[in-house]
Amino acid sequence: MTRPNQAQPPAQPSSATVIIVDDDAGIRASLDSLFRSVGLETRLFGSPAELLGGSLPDGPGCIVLDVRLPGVSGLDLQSQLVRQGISYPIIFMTGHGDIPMSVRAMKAGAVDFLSKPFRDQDMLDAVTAALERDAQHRAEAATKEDIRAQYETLTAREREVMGHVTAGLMNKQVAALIGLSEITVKIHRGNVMRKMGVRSLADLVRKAEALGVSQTRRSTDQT
Amino acid sequence: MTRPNQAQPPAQPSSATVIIVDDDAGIRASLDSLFRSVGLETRLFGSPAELLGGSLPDGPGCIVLDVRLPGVSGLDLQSQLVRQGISYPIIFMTGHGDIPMSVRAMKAGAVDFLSKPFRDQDMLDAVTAALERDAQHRAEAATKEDIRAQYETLTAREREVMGHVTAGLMNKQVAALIGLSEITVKIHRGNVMRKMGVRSLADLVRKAEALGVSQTRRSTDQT
DNA sequence: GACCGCATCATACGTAGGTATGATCGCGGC
DNA sequence: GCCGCGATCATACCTACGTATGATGCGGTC
Repeated sequence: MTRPNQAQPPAQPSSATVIIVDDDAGIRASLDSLFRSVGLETRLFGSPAELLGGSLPDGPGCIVLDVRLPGVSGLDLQSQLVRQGISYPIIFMTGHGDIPMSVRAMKAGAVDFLSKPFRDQDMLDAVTAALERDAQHRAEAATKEDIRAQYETLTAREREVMGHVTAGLMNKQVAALIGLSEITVKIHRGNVMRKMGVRSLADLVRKAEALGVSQTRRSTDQT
Repeated sequence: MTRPNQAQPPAQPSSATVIIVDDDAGIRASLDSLFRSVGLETRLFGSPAELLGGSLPDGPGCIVLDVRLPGVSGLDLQSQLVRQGISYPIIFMTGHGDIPMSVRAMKAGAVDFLSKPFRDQDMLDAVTAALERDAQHRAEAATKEDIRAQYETLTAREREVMGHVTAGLMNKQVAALIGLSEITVKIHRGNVMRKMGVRSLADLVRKAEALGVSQTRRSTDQT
């Protein structure tokens, strides 16, 4: 259960962090200086192991990753990060890449795939796109997390009632369905509205949709 | 205004159509026979012009496209088709492609990007993925189109009321907002429910969300 | 054992939603 | 000019929703 994100004002205008993973110290250094020159923070890693072992920032950012890395390949690292729920957008670099490799990376959700040598501007454009994608993703995740935090304050019964109510059932139908009196359903329903921080059923339905919780999915549709 | 799709049973188990665009007649022929061997229908074109001039099937399908084509390039054709609202998933082939080309194609939504020569199985796998994506897209589009068709039977006033109601306003609030009596709002609201084919407000809210119509987006949220 | 949160239900009251009946008005078409 | 449709509103009635008050019971915790 997290604190509501929506209330947090933009504390620091902290620019984003670019996580650089490359085994070539020269490349690391030049990317580092490139990104710092445009006001971005950086974190440098020489291998996937370092990255996975080290602490990642939890602010906005993206990863710039060489495909050919000691130990795990960049593509494997990509899927590994996805599995671990680390969702920084990834930009790949490669010195000796081929088309299948780039296609595989893009299919797996990479933002871009640049061949070395690349123009600084191309890298900056890619990073800009990646940070935009990250910001978008963070905004959605924050909203959803707020809703989930509210949902978690509900008791089991309240969640059950919420599911049926947002599916469009009347209080009496819910009552019959789960073997309660209507008045009890009304009480649970009232609690749900209060705990979920909504005043209208419409808003509750939207939050339920965001959570993916609606019991009866039968189509009342009959044109 | 289209007829509701949801009522249509799967009439024919008609397999999908693969649209092949390549200037090499030999390639066209061998792809044609490959796809037919697995029960797919085909349409052959030697150039983008032919494709844009000819009539496209409107059933499920996908496009297999050479990047290097007489006239327009495959990538240009891709964006052209997107602009025209033709949304068949695209698989690219190329004899002399490079990484930037493949990345650009994938960014623009291509399903796959195969280098010639490719293995038949790789092409078939790509087509399978493309047809899956197309089916998914079609299902969503059909559902949305049904809802839009219902929405278009609404009068201007009814749409206005629907927008406010699905935003969570009470009848009397809607009435005050647009200068009507509450009873009139109720009548419009009833008409909306009937015409939209829903019995509960919850279902109406979901359809409104699918359409993107909700007037007041103020946050009644106050945890 | 006392306390608390959760769940359950009854009664009661006030508000909101929904529909039927009937009526008026304006606009565009035949 | 008549008709149909949409829009408007009134009265009336019924159902649904929401909450307050009060009460009981159960399973944990301090």
